[in-house]
Amino acid sequence: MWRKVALERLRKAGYKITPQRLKLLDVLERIGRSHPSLREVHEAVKEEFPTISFSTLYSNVMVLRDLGLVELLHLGSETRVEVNVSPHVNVISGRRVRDLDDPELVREIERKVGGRVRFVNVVLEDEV
Amino acid sequence: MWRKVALERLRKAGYKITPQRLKLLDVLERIGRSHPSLREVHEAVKEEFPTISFSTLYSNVMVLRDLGLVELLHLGSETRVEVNVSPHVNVISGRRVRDLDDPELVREIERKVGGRVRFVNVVLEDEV
DNA sequence: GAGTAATTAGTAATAATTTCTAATTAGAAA
DNA sequence: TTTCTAATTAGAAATTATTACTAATTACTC
Ligand SMILES: [Mn+2]
Ligand SMILES: [Mn+2]
Ligand SMILES: [Zn+2]
Ligand SMILES: [Zn+2]
Repeated sequence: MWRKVALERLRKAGYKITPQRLKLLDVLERIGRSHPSLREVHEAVKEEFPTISFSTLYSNVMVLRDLGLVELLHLGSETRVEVNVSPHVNVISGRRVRDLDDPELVREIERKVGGRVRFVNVVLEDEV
Repeated sequence: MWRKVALERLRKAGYKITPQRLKLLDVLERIGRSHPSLREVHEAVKEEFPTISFSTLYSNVMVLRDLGLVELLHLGSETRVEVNVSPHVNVISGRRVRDLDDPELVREIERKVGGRVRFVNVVLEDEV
């Protein structure tokens, strides 16, 4: 679903559909929900398209961001790709990030903080 | 208050009380609540202690972190210092971060995500 | 006051991001 | 189908922030 929307939006915006871009969409459709780092995305794309450079991957992720198809999160020392662009809760424990889609919670937080929420990043204590 | 606790804990842990460390405590007592970046902390300390190196500042912030006196947040491309180490909500709009101390909200989130919360970083949409 | 381990500050190394550009190519036009 | 060209790619360089290293200095113990 995400991939289909992304492809359509790329076309509509006049971007060329290159093999590199198609693989990137495949990979994000598959592993995007894990909030992968840019380097993890690159590794995953390389498995199916071994010659793609980080440079190309990077610039294409920026294109997706400009089109509103992904957001970028900074976590630890790395940039993570967020494919779930609707306001939601990211539950972060160590390097793991999982989505909690809870519109009611988001609405309550918006009420309390007085602003439109983009993301709520809940950082958990490291497990003992 | 924070400064006093910090000084005491440094002493108890056997760290030497250097002028550089004292100025860092002063500065964090004063501007810590604004979640300053490491470079902002360095700039602020330099105003009162112009010869302090970033290196020294950095290593002293790491000492404070090891003692549980500060936490570090990654925001955009910079590392921010958090002096409020109790679980709370950081309301982030652009480069601004303000604290929302709302134990009830934190407890509700803990219940929903099933884990001990360290921080809740609420990222707001950029103002129009 | 002397001795010493911790600390400082300057520099180097690392790591991730971002920029740049010559060669290639997707897709429109002929 | 072939030609044309602006967009794209890939490699390398530049930038930026962090982290590591080390010789000289210093806070504290005795
Ligand atoms: Mn870090
Ligand atoms: Mn960034
Ligand atoms: Zn998410
Ligand atoms: Zn805070």
